[in-house]
This record gives sequence, C-alpha cells and structure tokens, in this order.
Amino acid sequence: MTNLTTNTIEHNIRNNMLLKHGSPQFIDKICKNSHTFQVPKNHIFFLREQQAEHFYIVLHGWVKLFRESIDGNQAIIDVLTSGHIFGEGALFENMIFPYSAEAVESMQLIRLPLLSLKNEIETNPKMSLAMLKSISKHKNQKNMELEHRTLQNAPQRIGCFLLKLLPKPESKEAQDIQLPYDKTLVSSRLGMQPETFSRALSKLKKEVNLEVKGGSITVTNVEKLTLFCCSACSTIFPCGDHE
Amino acid sequence: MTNLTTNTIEHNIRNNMLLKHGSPQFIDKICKNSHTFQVPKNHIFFLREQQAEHFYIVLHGWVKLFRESIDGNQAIIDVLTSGHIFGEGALFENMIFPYSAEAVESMQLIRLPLLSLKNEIETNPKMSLAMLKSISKHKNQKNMELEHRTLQNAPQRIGCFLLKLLPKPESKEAQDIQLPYDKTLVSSRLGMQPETFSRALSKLKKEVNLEVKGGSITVTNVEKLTLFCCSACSTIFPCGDHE
DNA sequence: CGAGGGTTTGAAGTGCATCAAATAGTGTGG
DNA sequence: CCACACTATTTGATGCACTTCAAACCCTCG
Repeated sequence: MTNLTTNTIEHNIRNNMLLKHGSPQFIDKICKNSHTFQVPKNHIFFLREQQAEHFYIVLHGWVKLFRESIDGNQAIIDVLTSGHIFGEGALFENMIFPYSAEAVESMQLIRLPLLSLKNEIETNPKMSLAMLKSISKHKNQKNMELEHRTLQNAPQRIGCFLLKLLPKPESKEAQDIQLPYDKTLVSSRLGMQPETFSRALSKLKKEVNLEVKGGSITVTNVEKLTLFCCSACSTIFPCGDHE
Repeated sequence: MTNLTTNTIEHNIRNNMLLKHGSPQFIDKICKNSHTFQVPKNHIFFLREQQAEHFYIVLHGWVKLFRESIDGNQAIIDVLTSGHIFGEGALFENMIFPYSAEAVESMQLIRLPLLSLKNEIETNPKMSLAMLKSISKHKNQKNMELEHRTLQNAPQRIGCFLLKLLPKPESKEAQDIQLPYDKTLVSSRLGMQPETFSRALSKLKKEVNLEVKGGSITVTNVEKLTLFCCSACSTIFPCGDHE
C-alpha cells in the first residue's frame, strides 16, 4: 500500500459523514485494516444473503445496490458514488448483506472491517448517535421515494431526479445537468422501463422547457420544473429527498 | 389519573420494544409525565410540519400516519395499533413531525414527552442501540414496501398483506383472517384505489382459493398464496416485512 | 325504515409495459 | 481513420393494469 493510498483512505474516512464521528483509536484501527481495490465494470462483488465481514466506501465510480426476485426481476435499492458508504446495514441484519452490490462502471472502493464499526457503535455514544442520524436520514429518503411512487407519475419522478442534480439548488437560474449514469439505470432507479423513461423525458422536456442532448440536460426554468414535480408531492423542492 | 390507568401505562411502557430498554429512572420519569387520552374517530391530532413535544403509544384502536400532497392526494406512511409507538421520528427531524396522524376509529393513546426520550437516547447507550435497531427495522420495511411496489402487482400486494395477518405464519394449514381496518384504508395502505382493491381481491380469491366474506377471509392454501405473492419478490414468506 | 358510508360492479380512459424494430453512440480491431 | 460489432436509446404498435367516473348494492345504525 503506497503512502498516497493511505492518505487517500484516511482522508475519505475522516470526511465521511458517519465515520468522522468515530474515536481516534477507531479511525486509526480501521485505517490500518483498510484496503482499496478496483472492481471491474458489471462485476457483482457481493450478494444479498451473503455473510458480511466488511463494509465499503466508494472512492471512484458508481455502485448499484439491488435485490432480485425469484422470477428474475430486480429492484434497485440505491446507486451510490464517491464518498458514500454501503454494506454497513448488515450490522442490523445479523451480519448478512440485505442487498447485492454491482459495479456500474469500473470502480474503486475502500474495504473496511464491519466488526470494528459494530464495536465502535456499541462503545462510543457519539458514534451510535451519528449512526442513528444516518439511518434515520436513509429511512426518510425511503419514505419520500415511496411517496413519489404513490403520488407522482413518470415525468414528475424524472423531474424530481433532475432537481436533485442541480448544481445550485437554491438558484432559479438556468442550469446544466449531466446525468450521472446511463439512462437505463436511471429509469430502473426510478422504477420504470427504459422506454417509459425516454418517452416521459420528452414529455417533461415539452412541459417545462428542457434542452436535452444525450445525457446533458439544461433546465431553463427551475421554477416551472419545481412546480411541475412538487405539486404532486407533500413538500416543495428542496425537499430533503437528497444525497 | 386512576391507579388502573397508571398500571396500564407502566405496563405498556415496560413492554414496548423500544422503551423497555430505558433506564429505571427514565421509565419512572416518563410514566410520571405520561397522559392517556381518547381520540375520536377521524380526528387529526397532529399535523406534519408541526412542532413536536410528545410521542405516543397506541393503547387501543388504529392510527393512520400520512402525508398530503400540494394538490390534495395522500400517501399513507403506516397504520398502527396497540403497543406501537409513533411520533418519535421527530427526534431526528429537528423536533418536527414528519407526517400527520389521524384516528382511524375512536382510539386511546398514551402521550409521552419527546425530550425525555431524546435525553435518554443521548445518555444511555443501551437506549440508543435499541433505537438503532428499531429504526433500522423500519427502514427495512420501507425497502420491502418499495420493492413490492416495484415488483408486485395489485393481487400480489394484497396477498402479501394477508400473509402478514396469518395467526400461525409458519403453519401450512387453512387459517382465518380478519381485515384489521376497512378495505378503503387497506387499499390506500397498499397504494391502490378501492375499486382496484376490490377487483384484485376477487382475482386473488380465484387464483389461490380464498373464501371472502366481508372482512373475514379464509386462506385455504397458504402455500399457494405464498407462491403466488413471493415469486415476484426477493424473499419468500415469511420475509421480514412485518410488524 | 331510511340515511350514509363502505363496497362492488360496469364502462371508458390513461399510463405504463411489452415487443419489435430502427437509430444513435461507443469502442474495437484492422 | 474507417468499418464493424455491440450497446444504449428512441420510436412505433399494441396490450394490460390500474384509474376514473358513475351507479348500484349492501350494511350498519340511529
């Protein structure tokens, strides 16, 4: 392990919303027991139901967390990128991963020992409070997603997804967005078919004056977009369904 | 407050999955600061966005937790009965209720001080761990619900709802079920219209040999029902989407 | 018995899925 | 740098699931 990677790892751990609340000893320990590695595109590197010994931080690239039904369909749990951790949920599931994880593209990860985290949560009140905050936030996002599925149609859900990508959420100015991963994945993240996504996006485009060129989208009228999406929803953007 | 109610309250607190992990001083304190009261049918007794000072335990009856969109539709978050607590989520939302609460029928509640709970979580590691377990479980249920919305159709979602009501989940015998609240509410809990519910239930009835008489349902073939619902899902019943 | 809410049924419409095929875009080896 | 292969995306045609609107039915309760 080069000094550079060590620094990168430490930097990532110290900046992670959850881990940074750990004690110095804890940080030290997991840094020492950490490991970075590369995952090739489309590689599934752990499976749901599998015994969990590690959790992960994304250094670079995107991971897809998902579950598969008996008859072969999949439901996307989340799609994460740099700085986000995952796999830690196994702590509350008898050390069994509650979802599978696949590299959306070639990707770099930090692997960290789950037992150390478990121990830190159990012994450091600061850490367990941080964990509470973190899970609670996730739970809220899930509630928002469920609300979206219930109350919003396909174009509105797409619009909401775009709003979350705005570089300056608070500003009303025209803004450029780049879709973070391919449209097929976006569509399944939003619980619809690729064809539906395509058609819904062009409907949205007409409705709120987007400019779409491949994965690049310009939102000319943020207010119009906000109104279009959030009127079906319990909260107006920015609504907390973030990160 | 009669002695009887005091005992009832204490009994409920000591048996609550979350609160029972509190310290004796905490239990004492919240018992002293507790209050039971009756809520008439259809009464909305707190609103989303409202400042939260209390959380609640259901003594008797059913509460509907929900959010309302700008243009007047509602999304059901949960429907709870005896022994369940709610409103505690405000702790992680700057003491603001993240949903509204309405009595589905005339109902009895225990009201408890939220700040005491906050304090206990912050000072008693046992309690914060219990809270972690509790929220984590809720988060999982939300993930399951989202999966169901994505992968199951209306009859399957209803079937899944019925499975959770089985008095002997592990047994394969024919079993009787009573719908816990009216069909309109069940349907919106499952994210569908009452008409859809009605039609989907009769489809399910043909498909897996149910006997339906108003709100009473006999599942004659548990295995068939399980297969029908869970083949669309990532886990076979009993699947953890419970309580 | 009659009023009112819950539930079912019917008819028609809408949105999304599915299947099939065309098109655009990307990376590869020559 | 081009042609090819392969994948992502779009478009068209059609079907199905769920919704919507309307009306009938049923049940309970005063």
